[in-house]
Amino acid sequence: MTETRRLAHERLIQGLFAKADASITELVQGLPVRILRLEPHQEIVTEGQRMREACLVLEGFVCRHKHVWKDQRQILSFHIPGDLPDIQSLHLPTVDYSLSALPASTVALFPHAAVRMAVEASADFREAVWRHALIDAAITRAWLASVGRRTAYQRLAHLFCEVFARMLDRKLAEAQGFVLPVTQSDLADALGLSTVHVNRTMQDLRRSGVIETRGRFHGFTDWVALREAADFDPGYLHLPEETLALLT
Amino acid sequence: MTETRRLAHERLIQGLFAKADASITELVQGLPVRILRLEPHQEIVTEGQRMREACLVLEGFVCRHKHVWKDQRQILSFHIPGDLPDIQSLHLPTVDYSLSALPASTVALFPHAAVRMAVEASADFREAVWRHALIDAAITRAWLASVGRRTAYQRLAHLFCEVFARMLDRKLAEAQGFVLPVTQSDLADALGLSTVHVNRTMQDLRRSGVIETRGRFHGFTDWVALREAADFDPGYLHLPEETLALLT
DNA sequence: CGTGTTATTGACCAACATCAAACTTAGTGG
DNA sequence: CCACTAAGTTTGATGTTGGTCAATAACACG
Repeated sequence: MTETRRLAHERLIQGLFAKADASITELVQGLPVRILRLEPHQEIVTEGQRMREACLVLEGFVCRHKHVWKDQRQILSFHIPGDLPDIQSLHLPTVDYSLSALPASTVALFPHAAVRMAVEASADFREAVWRHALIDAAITRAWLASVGRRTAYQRLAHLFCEVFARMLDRKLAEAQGFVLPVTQSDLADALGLSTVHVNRTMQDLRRSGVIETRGRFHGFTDWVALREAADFDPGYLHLPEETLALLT
Repeated sequence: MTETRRLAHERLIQGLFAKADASITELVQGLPVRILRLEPHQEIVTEGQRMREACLVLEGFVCRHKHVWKDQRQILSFHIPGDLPDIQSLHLPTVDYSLSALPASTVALFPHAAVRMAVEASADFREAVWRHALIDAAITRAWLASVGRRTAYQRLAHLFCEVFARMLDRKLAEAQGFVLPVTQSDLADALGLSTVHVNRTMQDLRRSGVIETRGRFHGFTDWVALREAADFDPGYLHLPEETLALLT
C-alpha cells in the first residue's frame, strides 16, 4: 500500500507537470492520500454530492456521467491515469456529475484542505491545477462539437484519436495502437448513440481499413486516414511538442 | 465612453460576485478596460488565437462556437451580460473556440496582466474567477448531456430554462418570460439540430401551451410543464437561493 | 461446463435532415 | 409613405441516419 501511495504522488506529478522540479516533488510527496480500489462499474462520486477530497486516477479508466431522463445516461468524459476528474470540487464542492470506474480501477483521494495548502504555497502548482482544469473544459467542448455536429463514424474516429493522443502523452499507449478498456455500450453513452449503432460503426471503421480490433486493443492500420475522417486537430489538448510529433 | 467604462466595472462585479464588498469594488475599478461595440454576427475572437485580454459581455448576447467539418458549426455556449466567456485564456492563452456577437453587442476587454494582478492581490477575486470558470464548465457539461441524450423538444425546453434562469439571476429577465435575441438558426447550431427542425419544435412548444412567442420575447405560459418537459434541475448553475426561489 | 456479460445480426421504425420554395418582417432609401 | 431588399421564419415533400426490439453468437470466468 505504501507502494501505491508512492505511485499516487508520482502520477499526480505526471498528470500536472510536463517535468517536475525538486520543490514541486517535495510538495506533492507531503500530501496525505487515501487509496481506493474499485470494481468494474463502481461509482466513486454521485451527482449532487459534496466533496471533501479530490480524486486522481491511478490505474484503469474512469468516466464522468450524468443521468438524463428515464434511465438514459450521458458519459461526459473519460479519465486516464494521471487525470484529476473532479479537481474543480476544490472550489465548487457540490459536483454536477457522477464518477465511475469502467473496468476495475484504482484511484487516490487527496483531502481538499491539503491540496488547497499546496495550491497556496506554490505558484507553479496553482498554475498546473488551473491548466489541468481548463484543458478538461476544452475537451468537454470538443465532445460537445462532436456529438452536436459529427456523424457516428466521425464521432467514433474522433474519440479514438483523442483518447489515443492523451494516452500517448502519458506513455500509456504504443505508437501503433492502444487499449481502450470500455464496452461498446459505454462508447454509445459517450457519443450519444445506441449500442447497436456503435457496433455497426465499429465494423465500418474496420472495413475502411483504418482500425483493427483484437479484444479491446485497437490498432491503427491507417492513422492518417483515421485522423482525417475524424477531422482531428489535437490543439485543444495542449500537448507538448514531443507528443504532437508522434501524431503526425 | 467613460459612462460605458463604469458599466464595465459594474457588470464585472455583478458577474463575479453575489455582493461586492468595498475592497473588491476598489480593486475592480482600478482595472484598465477597453470597450468594443460589435455588429450582429461580428467575430471577436477566432479559434487558435492567442489572447492578451479577457472579454466581458456588457450588452447583447455572445456565443462561443467551433467550426466542424464542412461549414458546419456548433455553438458551445451563450453568454449574457456579466459573463466572462474567455476568462480561461488567462491561464491557457491559445483559445480552442471562436467568440461572436449574435445581435449587436458591446463587450469590455481587460488586459490579462491587470486581471492577473487583481487575482494575485485578492483571494476573494481569485475565488470568484475560479467559480465563474467552473460554473461555465458545468454548463458545458449540461449541454453535452442535452445534445447527447435528449430529444429536440427536450433540448429546446432545457435551453430556454437554463438561459432564463441565468438571465433572471442577473436581473435581465422578468418572471413571466425573457428576450432571447438569437435566430432559430443559432438555436439549431447550439442544439445540434437543423434550422427547420428547430422551427417545427418551437411550434410544438407553442402548441403544447408552455411557451408563447412574440418576436424574440418568449413568455412562459406554463413554467412547471416546461421545466418538467426539460427535466431541468438548476443545481449545476450554482445560483443563489433568492434566484432559485423564483424558479419553483 | 454453466452463467453472465459483451458483441453481433436482422427487421422494422422514428426522429431529424435536406432541399426548395413561399411568406413575413424589419430596415432602407427615394 | 411606399417600393425594395435582406434576413429570418414557415411549409411541404422526400430522404437518411440512427433507434428499437429481439434474438443469437462469442467470450470470460469460476
